[in-house]
Amino acid sequence: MGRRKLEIKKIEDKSSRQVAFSKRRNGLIKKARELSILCDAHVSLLVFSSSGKLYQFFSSDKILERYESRCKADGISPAGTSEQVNRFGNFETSSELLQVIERELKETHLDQLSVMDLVQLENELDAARDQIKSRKTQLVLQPITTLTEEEIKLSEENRLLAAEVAALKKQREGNEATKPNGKRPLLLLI
Amino acid sequence: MGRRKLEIKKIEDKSSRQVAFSKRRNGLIKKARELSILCDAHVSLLVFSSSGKLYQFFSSDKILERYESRCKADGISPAGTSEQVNRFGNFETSSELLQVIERELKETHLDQLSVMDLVQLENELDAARDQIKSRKTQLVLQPITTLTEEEIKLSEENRLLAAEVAALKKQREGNEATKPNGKRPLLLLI
DNA sequence: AACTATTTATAAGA
DNA sequence: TTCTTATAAATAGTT
Repeated sequence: MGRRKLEIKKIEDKSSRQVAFSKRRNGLIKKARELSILCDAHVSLLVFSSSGKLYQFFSSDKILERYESRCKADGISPAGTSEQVNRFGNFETSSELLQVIERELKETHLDQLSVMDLVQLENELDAARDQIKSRKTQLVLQPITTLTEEEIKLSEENRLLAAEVAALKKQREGNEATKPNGKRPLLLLI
Repeated sequence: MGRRKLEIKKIEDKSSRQVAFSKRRNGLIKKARELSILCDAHVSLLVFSSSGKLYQFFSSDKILERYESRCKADGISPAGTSEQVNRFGNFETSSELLQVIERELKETHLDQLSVMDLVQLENELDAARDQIKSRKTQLVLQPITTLTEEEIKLSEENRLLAAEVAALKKQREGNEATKPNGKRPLLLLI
C-alpha cells in the first residue's frame, strides 16, 4: 500500500525501517483494536522494536493468563504474566477516544450485560478515568513555568497534598478490596 | 475498506460478525508477520474468538518470557494509576518536575484535550461508572433464576463480601468527612 | 468462497 | 519528524 509494491523482507536502510516500523506498528495496533471491538474477540499484541522498546495492546484483562491456562490444558508450555491496557487506553487520537467513550455510553445496553461484563466495563472506565486525571494534573501543573517563586512553593505544596490524598485513597482501596489475583466482583458495588 | 465505511462497534449480526472475524483475523496475522520481517521486530499476537477458539502468531521464541521479565524490571504499572500522581511528588527542583511533565505530555494521547474537556470526560466516566455500579447491584441482588451452579456460588459469595464491605465503610465514615463533597483528590488541584 | 466497489494503509517524496 | 499523495492492500457487502 504505497507508491510501490514492497517485497516482504527486512528493510535494510535503517531510517526507512524505523519509519516503516512506526507506521506499521500503529496500523497493527489499530487493527487489533478494531478486531476486538467489531467481532467481540479478545486480543493481545506485544511488539518489541529492534531497539528493544515495547509496545502493547490488550483488548481486555487477563488475556495472557487465559492463554497460559489454555496452554496448560493443551499440554503446551508457554510463559508470561500480564499487565493491562484496556481498549480505552489504546486509542489512536484524542478525538477517537472521545468518540469511543461516547459511543460506549450511548449504545451499551446495560441490561444485556452479565455481572462479569459490568465488572470489566467498570474497571476499564476506572483506568480511563485515571489516565484523564493524570493528564489533567499535568495540564494544570504545566503553567508553573511562568510562576513566581512563591507561586511555585504553593504549587508544590498543592502537589504534596494531592499525593497525600492519593495515598489515603490507595490505602482505603486496600482495605476495601482486591486481593491481587482474585475476583473482586461485588466489592466494587460500594 | 469495503463497499461502505464501517463504524467501529460490535457487529450485531452474528453471521456478518463471524465472516468479518475470519477476514480481519487473517489480515491482522499477516500484518503482524510483515511487521516482524520488514522491521526486524518481535511480535506476539493472541486472538480468542468470541466462541473461545485461539489463534496465534509469534515472530520468534520466548517473547512472552521477555515481556514478563520486562514488566518485573519496570515495576509493573505502565498505564496510569494513582502512582503516576505520586511520581510527581519527589523532585529536587521544579525544572526537574517540568522535564518529567513535558515527557509525559509527549507520550500521552490525551494531549490534544483541554482541561475543560478532561473535566467533562471525567464527569462522564463517573456517571457511566455509577450507572454500571447500580446496574450491577441490581443484577446481583435480584432473585436468581437463570444462573449456573458456579454463578450462584459466586453471587452468594459476593453478597457476603458486600455486607462486609458495607460494614467497613460505615466504620470508616468519620474519616471520609474530612473530604469536602466526596470530591476526588485531584480536583483539589484545579 | 469469489467478486468488486470502496475504504484504508502506507511507501515515497517534500 | 510530520504532511502529502499516489498506489497497494484490505475488506464490506454482494453473488
